[in-house]
Amino acid sequence: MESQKTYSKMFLEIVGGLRNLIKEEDIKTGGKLPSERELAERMNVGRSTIREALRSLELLGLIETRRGEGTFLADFQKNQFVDVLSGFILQQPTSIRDVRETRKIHEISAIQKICNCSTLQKMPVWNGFLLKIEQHMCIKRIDVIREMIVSTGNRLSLKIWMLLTQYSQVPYGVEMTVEEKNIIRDLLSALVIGDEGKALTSYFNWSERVEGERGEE
Amino acid sequence: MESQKTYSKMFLEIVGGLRNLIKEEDIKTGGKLPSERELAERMNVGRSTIREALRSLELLGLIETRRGEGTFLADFQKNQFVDVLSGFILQQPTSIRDVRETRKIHEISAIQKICNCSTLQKMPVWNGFLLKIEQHMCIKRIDVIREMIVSTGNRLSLKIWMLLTQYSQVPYGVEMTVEEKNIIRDLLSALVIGDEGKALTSYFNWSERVEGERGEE
DNA sequence: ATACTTAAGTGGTCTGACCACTATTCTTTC
DNA sequence: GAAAGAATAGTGGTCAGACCACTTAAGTAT
Repeated sequence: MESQKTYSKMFLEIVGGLRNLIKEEDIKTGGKLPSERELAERMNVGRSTIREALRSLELLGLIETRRGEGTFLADFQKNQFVDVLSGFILQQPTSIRDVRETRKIHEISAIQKICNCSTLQKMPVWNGFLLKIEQHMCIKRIDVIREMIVSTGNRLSLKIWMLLTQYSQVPYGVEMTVEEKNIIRDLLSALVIGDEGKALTSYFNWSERVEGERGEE
Repeated sequence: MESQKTYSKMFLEIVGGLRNLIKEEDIKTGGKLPSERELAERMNVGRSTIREALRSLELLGLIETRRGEGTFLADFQKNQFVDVLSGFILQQPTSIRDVRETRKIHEISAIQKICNCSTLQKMPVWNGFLLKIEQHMCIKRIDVIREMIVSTGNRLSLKIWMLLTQYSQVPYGVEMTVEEKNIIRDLLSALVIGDEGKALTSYFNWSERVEGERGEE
């Protein structure tokens, strides 16, 4: 906490420091945190830095602030999801492998759901993608997958997936190559006729190719 | 934006304001946002307030800041994305339906993984459960499912599942009835021989029965 | 034309100062 | 003595100004 050496992202260290503080002082759900001024003094940083960290946690729903009263640990049940996910966001020890695998769980699930629901298969967006591929237009990797998860209508799954995507260190934001488009075309073609087996085969094929690009582990 | 009336949570309005700004000015992925000082002036608030909002979005991964350069829209997709995320940010209650469905996504995924991995099929815990059923011993619903997810070794998936379970209002903590045990026995029997189809059929059968108990929606 | 220096712009942080609100304490009053 | 009201201290909310470190671009000297 006393590192303070113009380290870029000091407020992120404060976020971590707050986690420790909550743990060490055993602050329970609904319990009160030290005041901003006290935190600033204890951590040897300015109050504004403390506030930036607190505001971030507030937006995540982890804490609750009441003017004139103080800052409190947020309601338990209500924000558990965010808590877990933010735990990973805060670089806690979780292997990239788990993050990746969990992301894929949600992707596969979406494919399966679409293949077993004729309403979802008929959505125009799939043929839209196929058309784009036909015309060699630009499509990013993330676009197709995201649209699949969006189509399932499960917003929670979507939220989790989005968070996982940004931390799985897979180059999802780039455009697809010609080879990839061919695979995705197969995937979409299988999708619209509900051929789950073929769709998943294409997915795994594509997934391996994408992950292979940056073979770090 | 000019409301500014000591309204508690001004920085939340800024978050919303930024979303509009991104949309209206059509700032693309990777595009540059106005500087903090300019934003402060345009929105008639102090720079520190702007920073609190920006830092929140940064922790969420929505934006990326580079000292000396500026603030950029993170590697995400357009307005659609920001809309969805900001929806959650604003504490929208996630529907029970989504929680349930997401929980099942993880459960199904675990079953599929076990059925496709002979190492997992050979784990003694499955026969242990079968033995307990045979001897009419007490087994809680949650025990079997949890063990399946534990066995996959994906700790992140396990954590998410545990939270969802706690939140999905399904009576997982109670003991299984005789009928349920029969279904679970089928499930486990299929599991240990890798019969994914049968295992899933049993799972869905069991799942419907359990959820039907408290037919709220 | 190239290399170096300078300046401007930007995020990162700190300080101090108010404001608005809450809870506590201390009066005043009965 | 007890209750009602007033002053006080503590807290989050916000702002303004000042540095610092870094990046980029413009300007200068070679």
